[in-house]
Amino acid sequence: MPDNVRVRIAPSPTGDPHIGTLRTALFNYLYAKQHSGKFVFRLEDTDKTREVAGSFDKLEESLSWIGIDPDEGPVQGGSFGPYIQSERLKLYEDFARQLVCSGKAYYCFCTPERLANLREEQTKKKLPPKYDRLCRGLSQAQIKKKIDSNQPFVIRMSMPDNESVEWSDIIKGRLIFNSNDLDDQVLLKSDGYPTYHLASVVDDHLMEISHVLRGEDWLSSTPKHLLLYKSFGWNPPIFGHFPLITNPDRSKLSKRNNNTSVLYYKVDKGYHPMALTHFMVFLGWTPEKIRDFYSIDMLVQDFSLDRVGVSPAVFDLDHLNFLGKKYLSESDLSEIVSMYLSWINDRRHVFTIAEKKFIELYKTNHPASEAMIDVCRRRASYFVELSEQLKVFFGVTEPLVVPNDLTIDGKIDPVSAKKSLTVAKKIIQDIDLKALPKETDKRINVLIEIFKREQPNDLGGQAYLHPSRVALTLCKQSMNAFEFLSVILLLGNGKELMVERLEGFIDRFKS
RNA sequence: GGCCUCAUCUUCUAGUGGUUAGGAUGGCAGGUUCUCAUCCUGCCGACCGGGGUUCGACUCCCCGUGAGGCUACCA
Repeated sequence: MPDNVRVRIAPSPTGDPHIGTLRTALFNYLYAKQHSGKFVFRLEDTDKTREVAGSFDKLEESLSWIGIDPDEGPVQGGSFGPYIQSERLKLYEDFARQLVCSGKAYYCFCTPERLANLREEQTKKKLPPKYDRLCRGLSQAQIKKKIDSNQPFVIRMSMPDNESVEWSDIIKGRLIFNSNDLDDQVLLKSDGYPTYHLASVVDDHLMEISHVLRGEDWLSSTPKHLLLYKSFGWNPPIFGHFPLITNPDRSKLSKRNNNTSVLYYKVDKGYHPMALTHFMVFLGWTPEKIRDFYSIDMLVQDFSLDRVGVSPAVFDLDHLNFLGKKYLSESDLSEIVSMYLSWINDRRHVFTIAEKKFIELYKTNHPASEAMIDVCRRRASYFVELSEQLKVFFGVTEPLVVPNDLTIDGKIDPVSAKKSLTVAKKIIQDIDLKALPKETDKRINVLIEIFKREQPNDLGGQAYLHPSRVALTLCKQSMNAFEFLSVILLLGNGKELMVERLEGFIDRFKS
């Protein structure tokens, strides 16, 4: 077991936090915690042109939402800071120049136009697009002259010829590349910012990162990084590359087909954070023994890098929804209620009428409010769906077509339908509210028993229950009458309201 | 074009030379309190192809094929 494990997540602030970043963070975090190591958050803001304001806060929000807190980072601080790359510019420049001095890198004065033309020509000739090393042969005098005349330059890495670079990837196994296939990578850009390659190698070394665990899209960059370590004379960390998460069409997960923003799942949909976590972590990893539910602590306990797979995994929304429903309906009710409340009250959330009415009710401390959540969550994968279910309790439903909706367009004869309503009305009138159990499930069962007992012999299940359910809920398609009544009867005037509703519909059947 | 990676049911995957190829999801059918959902039961459903190696290959090797990633003064 490795000691002094230090791993990191190194996102760039270029927009909404990506779901893939989250999974990488998760794997890194789990690995760190399992080995009593440190999980470092480093912000890689070296591309000013792509930077999007507010990205960092969203990143932080996403991580803390699923319950992973960095040990070191821009917010937490730490003894290897600063953890924001734009605050470390001098460092990268010094190291880049050091490489120039030792002949491992060189100044390049080629203009973007020349580079673009070069690439175009090479592509036309079906050659691999690579820098032609024009500036590699510049003399000291030429370089000095160009610098003195303020010509913009970059610092490029001098790729060695025909050197084989190999490493044992902790996930993928032995990997070998040849330096001939590698370009003379830009290390320091003309604006003074480092590229990812330089910055991450320098920082990983300085921050004493023991394991670089990242997505497979970085695989082909690793030989460049290894060569950089060698140029500096540093010991490289252990590398590991996680398989990609893909769209249903097997391409790299992109916004085009899926929502890749973590906050979409948190804010726009309202998933249980552990549902998303559970889902993400199983994309590419399986434990020896699978549990029904996970907490972060359990994941820390069960996680192991050698059970991480090598093949890409499709992001399957059906499976997320399955887990969403599981976590919503089987977690502790009070936890779900407070989670739901804080989701509704998120400043970015637009209230629905039902949600407003629910909040009003909740504020009165009425027991029905918790019961509502309890019943609604059984048929919801995330909070938006839960809110949708909630509507039925506040009468914000689509208008009914009478009598067709009650009789399923005549499938149930009107006489039976009317009988259904009449029996239901009698049951509700006779019900002893005080005798109803406190617990929702028990209450539902009591109601089921009563309805069973009172079922007329000449009424089949559908004819007996369907018209009443529709009349009571004012909804063609909804939860069953028992679940509905178990909540609505808790309301002060619930019983009267229900009787009234049924009477109204019974009247419609008179003619 | 070049380099690299990957390949078991729809999907996530278990499986490390001998298994009726297992689980979950999904779909279908039936049952439970009507519809939807849950739950229960049952069913459907996979080793990309071709060569080797071997007594024996899903498993090891090679070649195809397919998919994907990278190939920027983006990360």
